[in-house]
Amino acid sequence: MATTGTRWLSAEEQQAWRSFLTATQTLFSTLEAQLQQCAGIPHGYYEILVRLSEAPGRAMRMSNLAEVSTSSKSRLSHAVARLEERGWIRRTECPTDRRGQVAELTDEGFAALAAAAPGHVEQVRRSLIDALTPAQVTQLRQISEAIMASAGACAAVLGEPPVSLCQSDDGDE
Amino acid sequence: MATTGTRWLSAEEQQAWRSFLTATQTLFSTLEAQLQQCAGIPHGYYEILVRLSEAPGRAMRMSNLAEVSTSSKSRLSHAVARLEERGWIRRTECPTDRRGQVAELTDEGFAALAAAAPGHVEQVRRSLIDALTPAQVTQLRQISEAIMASAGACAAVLGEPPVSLCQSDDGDE
DNA sequence: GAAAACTTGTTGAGGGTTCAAGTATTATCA
DNA sequence: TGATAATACTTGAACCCTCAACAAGTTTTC
Repeated sequence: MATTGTRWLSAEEQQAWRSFLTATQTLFSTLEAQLQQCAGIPHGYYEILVRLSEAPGRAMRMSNLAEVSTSSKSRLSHAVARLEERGWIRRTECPTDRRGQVAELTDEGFAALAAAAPGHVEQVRRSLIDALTPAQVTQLRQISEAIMASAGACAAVLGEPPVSLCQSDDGDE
Repeated sequence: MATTGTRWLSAEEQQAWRSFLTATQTLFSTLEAQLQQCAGIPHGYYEILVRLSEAPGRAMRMSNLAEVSTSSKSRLSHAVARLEERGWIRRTECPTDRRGQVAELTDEGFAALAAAAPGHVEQVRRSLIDALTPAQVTQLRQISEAIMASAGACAAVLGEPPVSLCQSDDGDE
């Protein structure tokens, strides 16, 4: 039963998947390049700054920040270290948990974000939003939410590791 | 007139953009992990193997291969070097252009691809296709095509560099 | 047909991410 | 309480990608 041949993609599905792949790849590399040029940071760092700027006190626990910025702890640790070198983020100890660290956006960091934001948003518009009809924007949100829901369900079913490992052919059925 | 304030994203647009961002990030990191686990290669390498496998003679000029696999020449060069070390690709000189190199998929490379494909496709199904309705799959293709068309148009208007640089506030209007 | 301009592909340095391992602290529980 | 497990975060190595610089071959131009 585990050897039910692979369910290959249909022509329709394959076309959708490949279009999606190249579209996202070019989109993200464009955004990445724009941010790198104008702000000198990768998009992932920008996202960290954004999340911090929206948090109360412009500060957040590291693990919390990792979660909302879709980042691993290790990645965030490295990233915050780099941003701290620039003086854009300050790390302080967490008062309620001695293991914890709180990342706080500095005024310089906020200023840098404020400077970078217009160019970035403009690019998001040009490369994505303005390329779509309002209806498509809505569809894209719904599709994205469906993907996230599915990923969440997957993780919930499989337990801790968010990634279902190889060859679990008979996992669901 | 150049200082028309930034056209920020509306609530709807922002929500769509952020959902899209986290959905794609988790999706791609899942696929990446799956491939890394099962085949020991990053997704970009997989794509190279796929394109080669579909080419006549399972061979392709480097620059052509770079184009269809959405890769820079440099990136492809590094990637092919790694894949050659594994014996999955062989590089030969191009008969019609002495500058050129032809990358050719070896039998080992094809076997490796054949071994990796089922698990990968299964994951694409689980994480993307099966999470969507058939109508959404179609929408996703259309949206992706719109994004690509816009990127193409952008590049065409701006000339060579595919990335519009910073602060071209008054570029369109 | 030679110089200039362009194309093809590679290389190495720099920087980002992942993975595995490690330290320190807190929670569990017997 | 004291042992064990779990959590929070960091670190270093390995790997991949980008960017700029380069070597080599081809095309263009006069």
